[in-house]
Amino acid sequence: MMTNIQLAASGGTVGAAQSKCGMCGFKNLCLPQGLNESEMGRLDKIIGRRRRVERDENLCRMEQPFHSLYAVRFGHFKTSRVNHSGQQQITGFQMAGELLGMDAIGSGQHACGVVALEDSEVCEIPFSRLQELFAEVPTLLRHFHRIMSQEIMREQNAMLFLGNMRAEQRFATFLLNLSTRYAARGYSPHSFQLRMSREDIGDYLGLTIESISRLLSRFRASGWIAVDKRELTLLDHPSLEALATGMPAPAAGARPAIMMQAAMA
Amino acid sequence: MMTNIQLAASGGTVGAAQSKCGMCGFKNLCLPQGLNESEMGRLDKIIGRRRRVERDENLCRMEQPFHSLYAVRFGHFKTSRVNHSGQQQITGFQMAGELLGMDAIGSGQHACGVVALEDSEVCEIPFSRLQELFAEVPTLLRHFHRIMSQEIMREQNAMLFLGNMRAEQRFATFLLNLSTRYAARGYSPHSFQLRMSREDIGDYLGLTIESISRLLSRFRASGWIAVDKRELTLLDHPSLEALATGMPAPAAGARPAIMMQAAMA
DNA sequence: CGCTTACTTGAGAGACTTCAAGAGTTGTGG
DNA sequence: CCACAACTCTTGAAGTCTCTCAAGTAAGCG
Repeated sequence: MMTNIQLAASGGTVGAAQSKCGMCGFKNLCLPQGLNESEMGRLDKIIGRRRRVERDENLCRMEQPFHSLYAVRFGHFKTSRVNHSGQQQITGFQMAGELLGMDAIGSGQHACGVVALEDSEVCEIPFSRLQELFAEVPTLLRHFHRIMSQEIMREQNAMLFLGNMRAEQRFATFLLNLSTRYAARGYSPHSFQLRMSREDIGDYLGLTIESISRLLSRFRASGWIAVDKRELTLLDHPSLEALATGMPAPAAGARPAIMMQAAMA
Repeated sequence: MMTNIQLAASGGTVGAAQSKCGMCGFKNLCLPQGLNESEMGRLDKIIGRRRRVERDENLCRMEQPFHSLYAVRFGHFKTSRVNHSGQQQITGFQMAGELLGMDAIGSGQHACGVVALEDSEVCEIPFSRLQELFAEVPTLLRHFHRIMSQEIMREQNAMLFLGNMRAEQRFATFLLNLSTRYAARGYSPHSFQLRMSREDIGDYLGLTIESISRLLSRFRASGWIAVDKRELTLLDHPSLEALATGMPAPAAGARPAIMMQAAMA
């Protein structure tokens, strides 16, 4: 099996050059999307450092002052908020190429805590320097607005399933979303590892750990998935999509929920 | 009772000048926040027109191409998304000074439909011209980023109550949020009109219309609120806050949920 | 090997929904 | 200006989904 570090290097050579945007396998999913060579070079200059984050380590905590955005280089993260009663709501799971910390721009302090789900690495992007660069590289600014807007859509999609989907529908949507995102990164859309615990999934989908466990069992019993610990295989994509879209039967001709999955992140 | 038009003019004189940002009573809640006279003048120039939207009229529909953001001048709006099964999720209620359409920047088409809850007016802000202005007015750009970030926080707060609050808690949070926002606009935080139907509230909070109706009855029976049709009075702020924060008793010393209300929008 | 952590499964309870009926309000046309 | 229709809201009763509580299994780690 490939290690995380190998995954991060996919498409690029190993070495010092690897830490440049132009050499990164995920540049087309990330901030430098659409930039030319020279613009990418300027972006490289402001990226402070590649920072390692160990499994279960906090990249940042709620209410910490905001200085930088972070782009995931490899590994996985969860972002979560805790309310007054101590209940945790996970606001998302982030993987390579995705941007962290945009919730903090408005208030100057992080609204979410960010924790690594496995040994991971991020690119630290000092926001003040990024702002300076916006003035010089309009392409970058426009793409940044797209990313922030997509983040809004992503959260709205979460509202959609939290607000009016049943447990099965939420869970199917979640699995298909992961599948879509792995596909976009060149990995198998049918077989992947769940990097988060059952509890994390529950805290994301507004369900309990027991419900998640039962859903996994039921989906497996129905032949839709195979599960071995955190190793997951989607065996019946069409049925899962029918479930996610709220169609009663997994019949042929069911419209796939592309848009939702793409933006749910 | 004041009409909407009178409300919109609050703090300004009536006439042609009224349609300028500098004359608008909500400039400090809206896009021009923090701009000086001359910068505000440049913003004025790009604002296409003040557009009237009648009650129940669509300001824009889902999947329509995106050209402009809209700032609410007066009145109220709801934004909603409909999923494949035809269920509606209301993603928010907007009032004077709030910005609409940021979800559409990423994809170039509106992810939400926007409907006026009463006769209202918006300022249309062509996004391409706004982008041009960003290059000339850095203050505007920085504030725009703050607004988008706050929108992300707002949606995350919605995730928070949809994901792990009980019906009473959600509803109390909702009422306090309205209260806070009216207060910020100079209106009474204790007494206001619900501009949306019970069904709309339900579609926002992930509950049914019957549940909302029962909640209103129960809150009234508990002496926390008074309701007459859509006219609402908050009689016991501390108890509502205790409920919203998840405290068991409405005892003294309960920490108010300021941050949540402020950003929930 | 024993401890801790992560997960699974069952049974009962509770919260909210669904279904149903009725009351109140608003709007419209004669 | 009234009568009727349409819509919104309220309330009750039954049902269902998910949670809570509880126990047990499996895996990881010292």
